[in-house]
Amino acid sequence: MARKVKLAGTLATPASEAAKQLLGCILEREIDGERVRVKIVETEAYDQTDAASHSFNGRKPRTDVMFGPAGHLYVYFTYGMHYCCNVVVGEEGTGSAVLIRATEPVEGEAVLEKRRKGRAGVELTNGPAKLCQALAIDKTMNGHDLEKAPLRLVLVEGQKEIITTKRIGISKEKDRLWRFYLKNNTYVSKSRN
DNA sequence: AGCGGGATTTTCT
DNA sequence: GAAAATCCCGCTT
Repeated sequence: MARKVKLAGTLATPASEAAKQLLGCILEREIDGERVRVKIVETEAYDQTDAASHSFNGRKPRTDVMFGPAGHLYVYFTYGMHYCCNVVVGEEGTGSAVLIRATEPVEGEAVLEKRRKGRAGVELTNGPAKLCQALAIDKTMNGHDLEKAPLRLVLVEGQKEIITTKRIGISKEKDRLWRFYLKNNTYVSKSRN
């Protein structure tokens, strides 16, 4: 069951550990007065030692949030049209974050369908840019403290079967087994391994 | 079912 | 100037 825990302390672990912790956790979002909740089912880890990570080249304006305290949101814009969101993890100053790649709707599915016009079911949130569109996350949310409305992260503890694979869509550090997802969950973005 | 291209901004070389 | 932590559509097997 969900328990209230301090995010910053609990998530101050290496990115690959935090990425596994975040599976099964809940994101609570308020959109136009409606409450939406989704469960995190797929994540990827990134840190400063990793050439595929935005933080690899050091603390810059874009990556500043990644070097801040754990439990905040790092949002980046990519491919000229998409946003993706990460949970900042690790000790402050380490440039670590966990990319949220897929979620499963738990409450407020109608709101997600409206924002993902023309889509339903699995297609609502089974990809990093899709779930940002569905949950109305854009650059104005960059740096947001996930302890606070309108977007909270609720940590959930419990047993879960985790599959570990290579990350998706990167060209450097391809062999790191830093992608994690919940076994048999249909909301996981299929793609490659 | 699978491949290929377009959209279009930020960052790095 | 090119590539990028992506998605969607259209065309070909």
